[in-house]
Amino acid sequence: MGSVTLDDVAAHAGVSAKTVSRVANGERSVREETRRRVLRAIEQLGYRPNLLARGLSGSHAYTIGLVYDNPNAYYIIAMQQGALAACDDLNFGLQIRPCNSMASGLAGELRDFAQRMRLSGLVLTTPVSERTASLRRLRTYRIPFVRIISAARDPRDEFPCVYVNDRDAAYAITTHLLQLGHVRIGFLRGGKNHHASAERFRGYRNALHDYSVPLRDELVVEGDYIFDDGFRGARRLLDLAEPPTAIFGCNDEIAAGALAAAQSTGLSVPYDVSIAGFEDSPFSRHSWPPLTTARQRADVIVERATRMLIARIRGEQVANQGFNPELVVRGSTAPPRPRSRQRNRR
Amino acid sequence: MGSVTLDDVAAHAGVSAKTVSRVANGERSVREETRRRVLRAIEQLGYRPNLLARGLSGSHAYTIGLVYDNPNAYYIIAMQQGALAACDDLNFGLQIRPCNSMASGLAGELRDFAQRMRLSGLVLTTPVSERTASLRRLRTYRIPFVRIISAARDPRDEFPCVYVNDRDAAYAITTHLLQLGHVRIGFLRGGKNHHASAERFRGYRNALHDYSVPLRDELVVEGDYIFDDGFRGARRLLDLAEPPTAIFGCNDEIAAGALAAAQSTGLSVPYDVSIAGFEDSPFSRHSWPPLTTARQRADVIVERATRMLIARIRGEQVANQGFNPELVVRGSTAPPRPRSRQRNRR
DNA sequence: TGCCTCGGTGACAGCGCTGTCACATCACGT
DNA sequence: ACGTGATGTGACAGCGCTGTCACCGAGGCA
Repeated sequence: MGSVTLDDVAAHAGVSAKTVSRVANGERSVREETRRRVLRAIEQLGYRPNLLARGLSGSHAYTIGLVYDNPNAYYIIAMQQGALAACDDLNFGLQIRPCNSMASGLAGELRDFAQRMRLSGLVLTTPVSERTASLRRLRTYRIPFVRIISAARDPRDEFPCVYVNDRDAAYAITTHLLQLGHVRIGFLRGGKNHHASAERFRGYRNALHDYSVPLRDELVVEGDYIFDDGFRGARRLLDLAEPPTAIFGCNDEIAAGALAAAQSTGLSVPYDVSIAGFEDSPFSRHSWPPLTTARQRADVIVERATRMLIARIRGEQVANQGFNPELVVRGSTAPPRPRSRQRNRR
Repeated sequence: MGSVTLDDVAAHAGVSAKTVSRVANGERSVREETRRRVLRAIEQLGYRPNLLARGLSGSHAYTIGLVYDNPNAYYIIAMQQGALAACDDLNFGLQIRPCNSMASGLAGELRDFAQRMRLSGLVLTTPVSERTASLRRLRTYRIPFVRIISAARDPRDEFPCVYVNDRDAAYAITTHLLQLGHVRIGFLRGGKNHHASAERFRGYRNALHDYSVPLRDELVVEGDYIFDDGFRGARRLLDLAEPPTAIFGCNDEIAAGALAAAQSTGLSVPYDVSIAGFEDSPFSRHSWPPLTTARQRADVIVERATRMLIARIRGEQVANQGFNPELVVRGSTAPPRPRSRQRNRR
């Protein structure tokens, strides 16, 4: 195999394998001089611990699992980056796991995933993190996890979590549109299973209410977190007898769909209609005009969750932490065009 | 731990642990009746093999590594999906590994990655797959790998590979533009370290040559595979005294940047300028107008490479396989506007 | 001086599998 | 009747680590 083992290092340094193990794992109960000798031997031989052996032998594998169920590539990559950053830093491995959050055997599937690799714990992202019944089961299997959820404040509930305040961020976006003078504001909802989607809608509704603007059912369209639903939903809104002057898409992909829909109808954004998204994904930065949105750092959020998880695995107590997405105003929103000057569609 | 082991199953079925192992691994040297008895026991106890133990004990871990160095999220996700599909199907695990392909210690880093987990092999994607010196080193470590590269035909070289014919696909796109009547065709190059970028340029050049259109240096702009370089590069082209009537971006993200640049200048696509990309990523489908591009199924390509790798690990002989991206004509390309009617910029 | 504590170290037994080899059994041909 | 080879099965020794416990010597205290 050619690969160097603990025993090789032990022989080279003139100590026992166990002592090398102690040094490799940074335990402090080793005399300074011994430690140096071992470190030199490790260096000279180019020793790398075999992670399988460590995992098999120890109580856990120093590896965590990242679980997601999401169609959004940017989101996934950002989450993976965040998890990797934390894992690399803390010397843990990472296993990724796409799954179907609506599957009935979810808890069992996650248990298998964790037990087969002796995973140290799981980071559960939305919407998997919202299947509380499954999570309760998971906990009985004694598998540590941290979940990322959408909540306006610390839920202080039974599960440790990182929470993202989608509601207030959606409130901020809606307020931004109201202050520009928009009154008819369309809302394109995202994934029904996503609690975040409901929270964003709540923010939209609250803002309308606080500005005494009636909520009109015809301006709210259901859909999924995908471009095509944004396109179709926006077309439907723009075809109304009295179309909205602004459209708020539940995420950037939906908003990009709405943008394309407006442009395909010959409308100019933001002059004829304003469009806002949510996420600050490349979709919003790389469209023309770039989209007003709410910046949500999925990488930072997941990194935080990963660090929390590892801290818990190490037996430390950690408090839940919240994140507030931040309003980012770009070129896709502007005051509504005065009614009289509204230009005809091509 | 609560998790069921081989011995538990063996006791329950009244056979030896080794026999259970044989059944679990689908070896055929087990009597049909014994197999059934063992399978029933596995079922009843809910046995799942521990992958760490299997990997530690066996000659390899039935897990492959996917190595990439790419800024393009869609591309990465597509590749991961392809690799996962093959791994799930063939009962292998998957480890992902972003890395810096230009790092000097690349071979050593990959060896560590593989040896620490006893990985069965690696799938190397561009541009990591192009660092042939490192690959030669990797081979001396006896780590199996399959690489994905850009080549117009089977290289039949020292390393097994899946090859993608970028050159002919770029030729097809350029020809498409030429046949529409374009003569001044801008080309936005991508990543200098990417062989694919050079191949695409070659296809562009060959097409111009075959149509007796001179290659003009001022119409070729260097850049990276990112939106911003597409934007800047296109701005530069459009600001020329004699701007191109069509722009070919080396991938969809670059093309999306070019599209935004055109729109930001007040030009209408495709009426004032045609734009084409490469990849068929969501960027091309979800812009307005949608981009003419070359469909390249990264998921299918990586799945194929993964299957090849696993076949080789199993000792089978496998031939290299090639893929031809396919021209997809969408709304972003059209005949050039007659010179006289060219409309002024806003 | 004797007793106890404690930091530092090593011996040893697994973790849950697979590779290897030996052995039992059976059908077949002589 | 016997050997021969194919077939099915089990015993056993690891894979390379870590958890546990035992041990040794130095220092503190009575």
